[in-house]
Amino acid sequence: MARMSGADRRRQILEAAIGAVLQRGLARAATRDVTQALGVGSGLLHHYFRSWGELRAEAVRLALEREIAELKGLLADLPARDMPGRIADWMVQDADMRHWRLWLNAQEEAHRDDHLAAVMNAAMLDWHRLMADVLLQVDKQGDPAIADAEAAAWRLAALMDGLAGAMLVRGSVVTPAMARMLITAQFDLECGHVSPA
Amino acid sequence: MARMSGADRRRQILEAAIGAVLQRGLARAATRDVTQALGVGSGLLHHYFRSWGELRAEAVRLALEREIAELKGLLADLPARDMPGRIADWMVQDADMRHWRLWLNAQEEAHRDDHLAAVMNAAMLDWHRLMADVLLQVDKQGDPAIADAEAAAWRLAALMDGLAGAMLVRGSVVTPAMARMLITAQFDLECGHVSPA
DNA sequence: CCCTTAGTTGAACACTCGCTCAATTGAGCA
DNA sequence: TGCTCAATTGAGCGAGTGTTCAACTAAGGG
Repeated sequence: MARMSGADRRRQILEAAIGAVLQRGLARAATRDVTQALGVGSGLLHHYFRSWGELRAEAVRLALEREIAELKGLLADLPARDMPGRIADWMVQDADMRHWRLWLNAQEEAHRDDHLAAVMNAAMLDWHRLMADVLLQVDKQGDPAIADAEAAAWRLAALMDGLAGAMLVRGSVVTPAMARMLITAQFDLECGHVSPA
Repeated sequence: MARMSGADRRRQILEAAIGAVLQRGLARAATRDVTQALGVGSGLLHHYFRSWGELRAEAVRLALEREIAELKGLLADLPARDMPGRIADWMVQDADMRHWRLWLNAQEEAHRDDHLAAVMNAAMLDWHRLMADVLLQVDKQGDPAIADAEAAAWRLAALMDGLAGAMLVRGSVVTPAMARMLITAQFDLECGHVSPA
């Protein structure tokens, strides 16, 4: 393959690793998936990354940071009352759940892998913060009703994780439409608008 | 190893497989973990199970059925108003989260493995039914306030999954105590007792 | 033009994996 | 006692794993 600058090659390897991990799962993705996709010698990876575990973790970090940034972008300049619906839409947007497969996979793997644990803790905090900010903005619109936005954000984040996990199972009875409804209902519950006044 | 009846050996193998899967994770657990734990030849597994994938899935089914049965047992003969607390206690009872590690691991793996998908769909339905029944009993005590117990049960089940996933990550900021609080709060939300009257 | 430097190669190594199959063992019945 | 059949063995196969390292190659500055 054509020779590249170190920085460019590094980025390219990370992109390929994201693809491999997305397609085969963290446990099954292998160095060869990356080198073959790039048409590159097997030794090249170790010139840029100490080990496969480290590369894998960096790929996950990059992918998750992008996802959160993407959602943040979608919410910017949106009236607060539209945010819950937009978040729910975003969650169920693609049928094969690329976003969530990686998230859940990494979370599961993170208790056996220190690199991933660090990445996931950071991602969880970011995710929680985003939810808390949204809740505060939504709440400010109606009658402020949220006693503990931090707790509400944890519940919301956990709910979405759990629903994603359920949707992921082949042939699951939990459908995207159901998940969408359950999420927006949770926003209503948290904001005390059980039956809209 | 001493010779056993087919049925006994089968059970013994399943138990050992549960142990292996719990310790190493579904993706990394291997036939050799089982045969070595039992001090048994490598060919014996395939005399009782078509493949490692099938054995693995049956082990998961057995383990999950036991867990749900265990919780059901704990809730029997308990006043309805104590059930949410008991469920929350049960969820965070053991520090290493044996219950949930297997659950989340299997759920994650279930979209790449048909055997596991069938097992997990059944387990999810059982789990949802248990939550729905509890909600109905709790609700009957106070002022009936739950509009849609089925939906509420899905939210509760998903919330617990998501919290378990968050707790599992090494060094997570989500602690057992937090999870306990968040779950009981969700019960209150669902039953419309946001601020106890 | 050479020559340093950094990108790149791929055979080789020492594993681990699930699975097969001919051979062996032992329990229980006739 | 002999016989039958199920339980059990384990070496071996082909495929896959991450990682190493001596060798090679192409830029780019001098």
